[in-house]
Amino acid sequence: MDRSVDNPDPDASEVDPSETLASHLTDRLVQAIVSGDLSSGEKLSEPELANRFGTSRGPLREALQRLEGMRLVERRPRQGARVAMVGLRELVDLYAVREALEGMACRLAAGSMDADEVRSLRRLLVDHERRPDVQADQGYFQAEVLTDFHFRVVQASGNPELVAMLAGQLYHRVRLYRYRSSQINRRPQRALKEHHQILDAIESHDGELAEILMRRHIHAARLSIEQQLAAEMSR
Amino acid sequence: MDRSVDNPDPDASEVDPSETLASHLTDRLVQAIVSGDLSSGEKLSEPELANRFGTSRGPLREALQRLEGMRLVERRPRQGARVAMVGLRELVDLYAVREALEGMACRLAAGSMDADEVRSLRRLLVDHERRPDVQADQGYFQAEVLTDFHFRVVQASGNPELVAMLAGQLYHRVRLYRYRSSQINRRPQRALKEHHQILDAIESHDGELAEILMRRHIHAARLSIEQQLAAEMSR
DNA sequence: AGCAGCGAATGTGTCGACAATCGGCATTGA
DNA sequence: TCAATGCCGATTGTCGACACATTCGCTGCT
Repeated sequence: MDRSVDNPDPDASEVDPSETLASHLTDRLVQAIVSGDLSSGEKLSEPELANRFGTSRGPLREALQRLEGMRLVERRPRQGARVAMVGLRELVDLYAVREALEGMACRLAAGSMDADEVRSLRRLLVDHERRPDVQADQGYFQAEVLTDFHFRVVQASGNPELVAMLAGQLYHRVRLYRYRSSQINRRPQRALKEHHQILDAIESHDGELAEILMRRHIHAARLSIEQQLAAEMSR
Repeated sequence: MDRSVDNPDPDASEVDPSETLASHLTDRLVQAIVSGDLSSGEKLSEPELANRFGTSRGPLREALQRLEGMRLVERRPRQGARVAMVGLRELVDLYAVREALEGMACRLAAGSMDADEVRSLRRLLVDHERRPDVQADQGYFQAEVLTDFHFRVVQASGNPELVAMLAGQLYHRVRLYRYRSSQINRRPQRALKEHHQILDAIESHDGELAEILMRRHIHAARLSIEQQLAAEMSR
């Protein structure tokens, strides 16, 4: 079915001994899941995955445990693990949480980012503008571009607990939603403009405005998803 | 040192076969950590813990993995696991996140709780009032009482992602802070009164007010912690 | 006396094996 | 023909063992 991870560890020869096998496996599983190699809801057989990645079941189980912690897979006792399913409904809930959390992050970032950091972020946005997919206003990787900016802002909040919550859990789960083709990222150029506005507010240390803009930014995306969900429901 | 979990599984005779050994271990470890049997920053030796709980290292490692997911322990490759340390600084950050998240939860709950649920919650508050420790305005278990109410509100939000984020991560971590004796819960009666006010707003489906009250409620606690932190810093 | 280097012991990461359990299939009975 | 039951293979949960890394304690040197 998929050739990328078929034969026993073709590239595992270059494993970093400083990191443990289980953590390496975790990364590869995350990659496989968000890229769709392991499709949503698919049952994950431990023996199969184990020799697909060329390890024993021990580290694999640890990796699965971590994925469960990220809520990328769901395990049920004596029934094995399945890739978590994130549909439109879950995505709406996720975006509602994002709205609250990233709004807060944005306010904090406005209070603590210095000129250098702002400049660096501005450069990032300019880079994004130049991307061909964005120029065509039909971004395929726009989801990554989006979270790229958002992630930086979140990090700049200076609240490690907040960062852990978003980067360690929520973002992973958002990435699980696979059918991005539609409404959500239909307007990368508009999103990019909003990013600039947000950064403007941050630059002028206007936390209140920055939060409002960020919330509105995410809220718009959420509304778009909700419409899509409503359309799907009535169908 | 501690007698509670010394001899090899005295009470493990009544293990529920429907749940796995690892998950049972997880619960017991959480209990041991938040109760202080395993003190903050303490190194967790796998072999020692394994036969202390009467299992092998396999399930224990899985339990540790889960605890790491909850951010109750920190593991470093080839160096073992330590109980996570949550000091005043982390607690402040945690409360900042709580403010955003529970404020949101409260607004949602106001929109979706029906009369029965409100009644049930009201009963809970009345029960709380009757507790001797609360009556003495010197609540020892006030932290539990507090999260009790908060947890119910969060659940009533109807947003499973939000619930998972708070109940699955943040609350566990908040419970890690051990030195609660001071400012934070010095005024259980006041907190209780605020709970009633919040519930009033929820009852009248005033989401906006409910959110404001909840945020203020948590914000007050956070300020209290911050003062304590400032005092500690200058000391 | 303090510190560097070395060896032992403990501990972590990983593996293979075994038992209990679950899902699917065929058989049997109505 | 359909439903219930028993059986079989496959998978999960758990265990013990081994190799390497890390750490601690000791010895000897400066």
